[in-house]
Amino acid sequence: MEGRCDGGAVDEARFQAWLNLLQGYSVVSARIETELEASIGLSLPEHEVLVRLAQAPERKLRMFDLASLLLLSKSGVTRLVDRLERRGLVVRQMSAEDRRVVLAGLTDEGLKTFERARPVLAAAIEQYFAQHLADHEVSELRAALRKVLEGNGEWHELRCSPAYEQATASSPAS
Amino acid sequence: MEGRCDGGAVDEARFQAWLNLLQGYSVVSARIETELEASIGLSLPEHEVLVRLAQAPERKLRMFDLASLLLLSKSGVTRLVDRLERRGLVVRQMSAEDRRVVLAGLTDEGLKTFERARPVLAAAIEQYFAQHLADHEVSELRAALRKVLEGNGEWHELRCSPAYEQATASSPAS
DNA sequence: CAAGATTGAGGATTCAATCTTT
DNA sequence: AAAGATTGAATCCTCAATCTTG
Repeated sequence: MEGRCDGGAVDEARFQAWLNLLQGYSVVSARIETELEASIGLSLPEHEVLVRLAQAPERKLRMFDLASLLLLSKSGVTRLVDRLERRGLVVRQMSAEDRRVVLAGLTDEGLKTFERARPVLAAAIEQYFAQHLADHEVSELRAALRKVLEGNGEWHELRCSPAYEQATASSPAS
Repeated sequence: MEGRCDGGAVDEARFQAWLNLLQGYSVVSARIETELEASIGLSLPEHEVLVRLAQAPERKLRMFDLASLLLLSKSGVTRLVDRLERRGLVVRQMSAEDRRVVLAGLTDEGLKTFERARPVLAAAIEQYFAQHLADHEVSELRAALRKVLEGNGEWHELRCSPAYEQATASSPAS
């Protein structure tokens, strides 16, 4: 039991990295959420629903897919969408093909809120997170976290290319 | 309205890094917590209490300090310590000098549990986190997260050597 | 029966108010 | 009055059970 701290320098470094991940997430997410809540009235999970829906093919996703993207339980998503629907940011639609499926769709109001949140979030990310890092550090951090996610089978590509803005038709501009 | 996604490649990279931090934390902490819960019966916050107390000078900390270390509200710590005390892993002690203060101390049972948790946690960290990273990536990740924490004024050195037993204090309490 | 979604019960956390000590 | 800690009310999340559809 001697050498309580260096049972292995490598192990120790990894443990520290893990603790930093824990704390880094806690601190940054708390600050950013406070900003977002104050300015737009959205919690972080609520906002992420808007993000995911805004990026989805028809701005719609099945509850099930939303749950796996958000890493939330199915019932958690049910209630999260309940709240957003009550506020008019999201609508539920039954699927025509499979009537077990419920689709959550972004409303125009929801899209507007998402657009309004974007600069606020960008500023908060800059202030509490990115500002403290050089560009290469941002890249390294991102790459490392991506590897971890891939290794855990939880990497979901977040595409930006509007390759699927197909006939969505509503044309609210950005 | 074209180029919705690259309002700036740099901004986009930072947003992605932020999303990866969000997801990376969620995935890794969920897996690790499941392991720890199954093997030892401790949640992540419960475990962190034991870690912090084990590293503290006399294996004691004020509730207040525990709260800031854990980034938890004061009431959150009160209830967290309640649970641990009920299980015999922690004891509350009144401070002799300042009777407003309550100290949370690690019991022998708590120390034993902490020791039992250590290898389990190390294995889980390896499996769900460190295994997917090269040593240099671990270092980079850790350094970047540390910078972020420092930038937010939330960096707490996690020391292993009990080198700071200075007369903690009867400094003026205002 | 399996898959998708919802509901009810219980746990954990937070804010605001309260209590005690300085 | 201020600091440290606790309590009560409210919120959010999860697990297990349930309901509906394939």
